[in-house]
Amino acid sequence: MTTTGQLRHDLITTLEDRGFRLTKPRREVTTAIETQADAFTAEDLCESLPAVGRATVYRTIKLLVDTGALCKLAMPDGAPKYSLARVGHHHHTVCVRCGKVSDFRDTTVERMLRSLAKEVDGQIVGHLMEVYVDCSDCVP
Amino acid sequence: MTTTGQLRHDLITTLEDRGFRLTKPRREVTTAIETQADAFTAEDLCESLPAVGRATVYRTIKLLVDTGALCKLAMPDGAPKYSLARVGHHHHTVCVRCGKVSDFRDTTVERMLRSLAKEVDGQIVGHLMEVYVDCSDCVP
DNA sequence: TACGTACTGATAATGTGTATCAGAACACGG
DNA sequence: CCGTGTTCTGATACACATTATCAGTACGTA
Repeated sequence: MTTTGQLRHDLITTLEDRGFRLTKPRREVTTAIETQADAFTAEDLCESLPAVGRATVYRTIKLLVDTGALCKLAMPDGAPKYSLARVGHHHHTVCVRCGKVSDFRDTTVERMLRSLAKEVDGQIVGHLMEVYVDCSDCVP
Repeated sequence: MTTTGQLRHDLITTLEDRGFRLTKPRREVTTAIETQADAFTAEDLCESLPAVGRATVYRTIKLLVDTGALCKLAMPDGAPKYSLARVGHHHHTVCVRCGKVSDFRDTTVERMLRSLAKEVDGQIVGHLMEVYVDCSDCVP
């Protein structure tokens, strides 16, 4: 009954649910994030929110990453980007030219990790995976 | 006709083949890398080579990464580590406690990427993948 | 051996993020 | 309301890894 668009309204509520206060700076940061067309860097946010202190922007981003509402994306080089986590666990393709991020949820990844679990030494406790692309807008 | 052990002697030759000079600092850096038991950080190298300037250590590492002789490993947090690239393309498991790195070469990864190539927008130009573990030494 | 270029290392600068801390905003009980 | 303790904020300083700068050095070649 809800669209993905609706889910985007939940950032500030997510913080409230975790017992954090709903302050004006946090509202501004979450709103700014929700209106981002695509993945963004922490510094992008700081620039679009001159009224909010840099430290607060970074702190709020960290809170949201910790709650799982935001994904931190490792870029081939440069600063990490962040994007809204629409689904529980997923991976991303990142265009190395324009930075556009798309989600994908490939069961093959999970299958691979399960088969890997049998052959590696120790317990798998996490993974990082980014797929870099030239998107069709950049390289038609 | 060559063993993996032999391959380790090729770092400085790799640089020579690319037209770089065989200088004393570069020899020292490559030798230090070759004697590393496991993955190391740039700062590790600097400490073990007090006679070589920090900038030169970083520059040499970058050269070796660019030639493909070294792999750059993204860590869950903290500085990236580097390890010798023994095989062409491979992935790593990294113990999040002791930092031990193991290689694996799982065809499932390649299969996954191939199937992914059909569904994503644009051309896949690269990927980053790290698997984090508690190794059996750290969590028996 | 001389010469031009590549390289080095000390240092400064950059970029990304975190620690500090005094003051402001908030929630809550009286 | 008002006080009170806690959380939060923002300015700033700091931390850390890495890169830029640049004068001086070493290299390899003619």
